[in-house]
Amino acid sequence: MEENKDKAPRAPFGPETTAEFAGDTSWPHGVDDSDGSYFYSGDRDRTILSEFGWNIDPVQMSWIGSDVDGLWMPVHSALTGSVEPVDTASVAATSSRSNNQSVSTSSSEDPPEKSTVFDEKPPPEIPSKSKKKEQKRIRQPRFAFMTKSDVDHLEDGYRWRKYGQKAVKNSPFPRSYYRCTNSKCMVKKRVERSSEDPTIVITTYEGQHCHHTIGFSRGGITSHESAFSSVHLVPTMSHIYYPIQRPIENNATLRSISQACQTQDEEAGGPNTVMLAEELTHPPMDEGLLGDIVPAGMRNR
DNA sequence: CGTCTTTGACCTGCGC
DNA sequence: GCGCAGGTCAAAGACG
Repeated sequence: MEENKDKAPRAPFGPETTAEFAGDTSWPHGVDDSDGSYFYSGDRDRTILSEFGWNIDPVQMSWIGSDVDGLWMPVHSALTGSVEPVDTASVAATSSRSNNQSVSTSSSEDPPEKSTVFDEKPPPEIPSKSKKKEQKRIRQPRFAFMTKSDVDHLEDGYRWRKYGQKAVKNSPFPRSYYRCTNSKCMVKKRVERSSEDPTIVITTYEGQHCHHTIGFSRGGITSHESAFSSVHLVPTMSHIYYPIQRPIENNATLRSISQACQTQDEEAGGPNTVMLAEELTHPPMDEGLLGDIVPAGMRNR
């Protein structure tokens, strides 16, 4: 819970974003061996971004926070507002908890809280109990972002069904749980307000959509830029940092996810045009798990 | 009538 | 083992 503050990767904020995110600004560029994660910036941004299908100039992006199989990905500055540092006191607690309890699979392992460096592959042997858990819940890639908004549920082009709401400890604001209405899509989303700044909405997406947004189908929008504009994502970010853990493996994981989604599309007889890049372009930004997503520096403010 | 929200109960994992 | 907190389920009601 609270320990997470100390163990979580530190904010990869550069000079430009230091003020923006306040708090701990010591997240270094380069390697951070302490937790097996390392961060890239500069020229490698573009390379890595393109690796994951983001055709966006890193320099134009604001790092917010996300996690894909322990991978930190850039998240777009959100839909309607400016990106703010996440108040993650409560969220961190949430995430640390959920991180620990949800059994990771090859497709989702959070940054190890201990110094444990990621293994090349998922644990080959899983205790029966854990195995059971794994069957129950598989961690999906997560993306989180914050927006300043009066409305909790931001329009992102997808349809969501609310399936739960819980009071959050140490926060006067409840957390809402949403699921994508697409029966084949397992993407979930959590929405809550920052306890410190009620104007900030913290949204966390978990999983990746294996279908187009409802708003895209008619226009046949396929490009990233179009997608962004359709969901009002603002590609006016100032900087991007993203610590990456085992990028190769993670990339493979993403591809497998993408393939899985494509398979679903095929089975559904729908268009089989969902590409990894596209999925990542309008990412299922996931939050509640912000604890693992948001760097320590963003938590303690 | 179908879809969505609300909300209390239940389940699960973790810390003590 | 117990209590706490997060996450999910599902029945009931609201809404268009």
